[in-house]
Amino acid sequence: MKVGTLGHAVLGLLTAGSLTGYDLTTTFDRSLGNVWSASHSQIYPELAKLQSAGLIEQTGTGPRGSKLYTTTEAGKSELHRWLGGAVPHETLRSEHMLRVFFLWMVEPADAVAYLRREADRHRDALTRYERAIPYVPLDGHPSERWARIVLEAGLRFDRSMAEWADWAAAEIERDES
Amino acid sequence: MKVGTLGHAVLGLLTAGSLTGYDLTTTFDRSLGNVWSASHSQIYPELAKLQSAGLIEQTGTGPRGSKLYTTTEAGKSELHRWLGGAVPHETLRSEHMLRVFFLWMVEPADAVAYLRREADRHRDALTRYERAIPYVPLDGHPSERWARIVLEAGLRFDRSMAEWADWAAAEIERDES
DNA sequence: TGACTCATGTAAGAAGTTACATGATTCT
DNA sequence: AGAATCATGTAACTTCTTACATGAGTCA
Repeated sequence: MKVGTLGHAVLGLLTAGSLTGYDLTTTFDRSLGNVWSASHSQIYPELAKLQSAGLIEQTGTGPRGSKLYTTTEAGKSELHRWLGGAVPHETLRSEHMLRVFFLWMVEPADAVAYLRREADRHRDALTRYERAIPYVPLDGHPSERWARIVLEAGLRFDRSMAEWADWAAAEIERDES
Repeated sequence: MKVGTLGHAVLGLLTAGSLTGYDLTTTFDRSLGNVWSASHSQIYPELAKLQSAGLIEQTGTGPRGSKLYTTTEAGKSELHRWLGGAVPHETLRSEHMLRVFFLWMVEPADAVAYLRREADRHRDALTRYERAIPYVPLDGHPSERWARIVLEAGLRFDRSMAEWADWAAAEIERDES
């Protein structure tokens, strides 16, 4: 059976502790959503698939008939195989950048306005990350430390993109004046 | 008819000049591939779809029966509608970051090795971008200037991710010693 | 009691990847 | 002549999004 990225994400989360499909959904919406997301309509079928492949098992029942799942030994071994495997090169895929590529077709003033909005958006994200930092200390549990390292990547990403958008807007404005 | 991101990418490229499906494929493989890519098996059906919707038209024939397409007025108007429209928030989606999120499960030495490889990979990408810069001057044609602005985003992205990976590796190593 | 959150599913369709398939031209 | 590149398509499958559908528990 072939396990995809979503499958590995689920295996990883269920290895740290038993969770329901609903718990997974909210995790993908919040913290983990910054790097990988999935909706409940993807998660429930994935849980069924992983269970029938013997990589996870139902280990209990929660509040209102909710089902708690945990990674099996086979699941952990699959997870570690993935964690140790080769990383295919990841190509950035951004609709925003695609639009920027075509911005020479619009009025320079509109292009600049677009870039300024982009900068603002990245600064907003930056603020959210900064507010989250106190809750994810670098010197806490290993899982927390790594969550913080991922958060730091998001933070640096948004900071550098905000700077880029400001630089680009200034570059276009300089040229128009 | 609903036009997706691929459709807008095609409309944009065909607005700058007539191209064949093959030309589009190579463009998505090279320059534009840094922000948006598509394989020929996606492109040919998309061309058929855009043509039957009247957004592009075949305006000539190339070397060996290849077909040259150009954006129609309706296509240009759809393109401009997209360029001026609202930008839905873009959530970063990275299998690498997902793996980092779970790196507390592997030996610290392996985790550090992973991060160092990541840093190298980003530095390689950085070198490629830097080599491309002379061919895309900031003071050239508008379309070139914007291509350079997009290139600059890629460059800053890879630079900041290389720095991040080095920082994270050092952070883990510091803690282990 | 009515709204909201918790909780789990299915269905239809769009988007993307990989593999299959074919033929013309150019270069060595 | 054979290999590489140019050139265009189709088929099968996986992944992801949006919408449909339902029911239990909680709180004002």
